[in-house]
Amino acid sequence: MSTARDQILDTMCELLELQGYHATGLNQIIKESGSPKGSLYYYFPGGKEELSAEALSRVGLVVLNRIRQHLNTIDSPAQAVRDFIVNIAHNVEASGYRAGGPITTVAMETASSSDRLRLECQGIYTRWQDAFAAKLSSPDAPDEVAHALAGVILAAIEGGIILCRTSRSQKPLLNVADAMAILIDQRR
Amino acid sequence: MSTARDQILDTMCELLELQGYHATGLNQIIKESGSPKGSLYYYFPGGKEELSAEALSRVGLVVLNRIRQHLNTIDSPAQAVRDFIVNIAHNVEASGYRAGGPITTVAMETASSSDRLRLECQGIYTRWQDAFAAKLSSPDAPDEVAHALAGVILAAIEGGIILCRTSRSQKPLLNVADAMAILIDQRR
DNA sequence: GTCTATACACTGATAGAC
DNA sequence: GTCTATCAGTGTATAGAC
Repeated sequence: MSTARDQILDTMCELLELQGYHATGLNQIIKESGSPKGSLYYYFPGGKEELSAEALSRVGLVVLNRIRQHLNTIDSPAQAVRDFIVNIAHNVEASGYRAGGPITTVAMETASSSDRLRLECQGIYTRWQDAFAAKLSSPDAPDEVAHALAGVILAAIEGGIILCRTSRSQKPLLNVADAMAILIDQRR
Repeated sequence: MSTARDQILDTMCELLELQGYHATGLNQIIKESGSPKGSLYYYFPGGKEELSAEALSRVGLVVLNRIRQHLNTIDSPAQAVRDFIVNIAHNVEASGYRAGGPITTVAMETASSSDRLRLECQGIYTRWQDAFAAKLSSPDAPDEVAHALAGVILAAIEGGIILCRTSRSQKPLLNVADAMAILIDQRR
């Protein structure tokens, strides 16, 4: 199994989260991954765009599993979501406010310049939203309400990450965590 | 007064919103603004970073005034915020989902690479948040609660813009609008 | 103040030896 | 499959004529 390919992908995932799409050069990728440029184009003939799409897909799945796993550890939907967001806040802080929101930057950068990457991000966001929605449906809250609420939670998290990284503080996400818990308990 | 300087700034504001920081080249700026490169470095000796900082500052003030103005036209805080967010959704749609969130992309791109631009974005976000908070304080809601809630609203808007542009739909922001109205009415 | 020409590093991408 | 050398183009920034 090609570990070279995996290393390139892992490096790309990291750099996209840290710097975004346009700030990440292929030379940096091959340097940090230790793989030569020849291998990069051997494994990803589509170049930077194809490599980015696969990297996004990979990190999207990792996060999806993290969401599902975390939400399953706590029974109460409100407390589960709250705890999950608090956890993100801690991770963002732990990275020195350099990481967090692995697809956020790329989503904005490519929303109107690359349909391939935009659709990749859209698919990931949809799956994340569905994962939240699954935790929020109940006899009192029909699927449509749960899905809409899940979208609001996702938006607040993404925006909260932006504010945390910009202000170098956990507060925005912590406030989001509390607010979302309130919102979940009010749903019907 | 120098309209050349203004044209460069206006063009930069637009391009930063559409494409972000790293995707916007100085050559494109001078081409679209009609000003030569000599003028650019005459007015902005600090180069791209200084030009971007001033552009962000300008667009930040424009939006700040828009927030204040809009919130003043409706008495009920919940309805005012709701209406404001619905308005953003319409504007994002009207741009073909190419614009919206004039500092969002740059904030993420430069959060860990340029302290100058990061601090510029931080200041803008703080002022926007304060503007929302001013509308939300009341005898029942102390300033601290209002300020925290304003931060959540700001985060949900920023994230909602990302989801709208990525999915090419107004729905995420419309759901955010409804949710924020509920949240405001529940505050204490 | 305005503009052109250009310096020099770096970009994504390719060719071809091994 | 792996690697190097290199392409053509673009990036930011500067020098200097006018």
